[in-house]
Amino acid sequence: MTIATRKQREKLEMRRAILEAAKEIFLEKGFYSASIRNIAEKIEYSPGTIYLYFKDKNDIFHALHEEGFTKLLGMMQPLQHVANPVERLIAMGKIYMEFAYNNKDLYDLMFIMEAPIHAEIDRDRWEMGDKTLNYLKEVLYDCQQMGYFPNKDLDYLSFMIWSSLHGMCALYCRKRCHAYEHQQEIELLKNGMDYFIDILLKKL
Amino acid sequence: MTIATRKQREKLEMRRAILEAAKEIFLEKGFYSASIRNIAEKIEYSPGTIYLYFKDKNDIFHALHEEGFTKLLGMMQPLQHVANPVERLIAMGKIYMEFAYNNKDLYDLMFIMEAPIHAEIDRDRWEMGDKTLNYLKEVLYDCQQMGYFPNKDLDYLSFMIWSSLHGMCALYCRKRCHAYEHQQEIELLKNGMDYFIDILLKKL
DNA sequence: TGGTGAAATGAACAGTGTTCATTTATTTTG
DNA sequence: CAAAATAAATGAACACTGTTCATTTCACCA
Repeated sequence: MTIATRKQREKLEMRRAILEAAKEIFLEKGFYSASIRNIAEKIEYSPGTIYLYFKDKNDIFHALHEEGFTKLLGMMQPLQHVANPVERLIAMGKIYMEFAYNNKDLYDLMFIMEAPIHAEIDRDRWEMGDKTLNYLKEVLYDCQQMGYFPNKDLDYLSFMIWSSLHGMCALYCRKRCHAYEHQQEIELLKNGMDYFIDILLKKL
Repeated sequence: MTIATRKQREKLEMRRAILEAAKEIFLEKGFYSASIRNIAEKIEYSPGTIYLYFKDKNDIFHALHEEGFTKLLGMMQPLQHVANPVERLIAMGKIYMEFAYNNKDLYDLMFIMEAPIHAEIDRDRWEMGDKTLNYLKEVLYDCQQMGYFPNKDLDYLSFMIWSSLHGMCALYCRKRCHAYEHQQEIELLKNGMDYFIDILLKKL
């Protein structure tokens, strides 16, 4: 084991440590309220050090963004064993919402936070997002082979379906469910989901 | 015209001036990047002055929040002349989306921005939001009288419908439509909407 | 005109992201 | 092993943030 490889490993470990600390603090205080100094303090290094491993605050954000997609994709792995495409679609939706509910802030970071999606620059980084979206489109394609969603364009259809789930998750994440004073958030999500599946699968 | 009334009027004018300046700056730089000093500079007063008219930055946010709802409700006024509840529902959805598309940042402020919805404290302020939501529920109730959406709870149903529209608008506002590289945003919104209406109104 | 109360000020406080000259630690070389 | 070279970490400094408050300014009334 050469010195170079150890150094390389240590550099990666440091990156990891920063990311772990950043995740905790982002998810605790939100992107804007979390400070580099907070993160530095958590890993017991000086603020300047962080800039040796990340270009800036947004760069840390992006790294976590990608981690989120990896996690979501991971949760969707078991779907490949669901033979029926319609069942697969429903299961996919439930996993998506479950992910949002259990990883509120990670979801926020991935799909809501304004921070830094500088369109052109980041196009290459969107691999994971693309993968997820393509997976949805594939499932929908399979559904169409079974007679569901006839004559629907896959782009528009997937957008509409994704949006509907996202809408519920986003209203939840950003506390707009409080508009329903007497309903519990989780019940809104559960039943909203069921209602949506309901109308989506009504055959002509 | 007494002095007291003039003073009162001037106080209101000042409030207005701050709100106008704040709106421009919020919508230009976003809530977090806009600074009190920016706003103060725009109206040519010192930063401290603003705190004589608003409790804090969030308080300004809230005032604008309410303005947004007033505007949206205003746009929905013509709906009362649409007799058929289903048509009214569809028209309502289109107005909602149009509002989001043409007032992106105001929409963002009303439905997405994290800023400061401190549940308990603001419950009284949600009048406008409540009004809008209740209007949706009323329309849905009328639809049910015509046989649509049988056996559906109005809370869950309205949440699901609102979410679906909001999802599209939110993905648009926060630039997640870029995931569809080859589709124009407006086409995604238009067709996403049409598809949703389509599945929503399929009769059993 | 002088006094009073309201309005506006701007310095001060504790925080922010980021940079960079300096210091410290480690590795390589002589 | 000591010295030179390289790499890593530091923390002070800069220009900014929201917010407070003692001080000043000023329009009003007696």
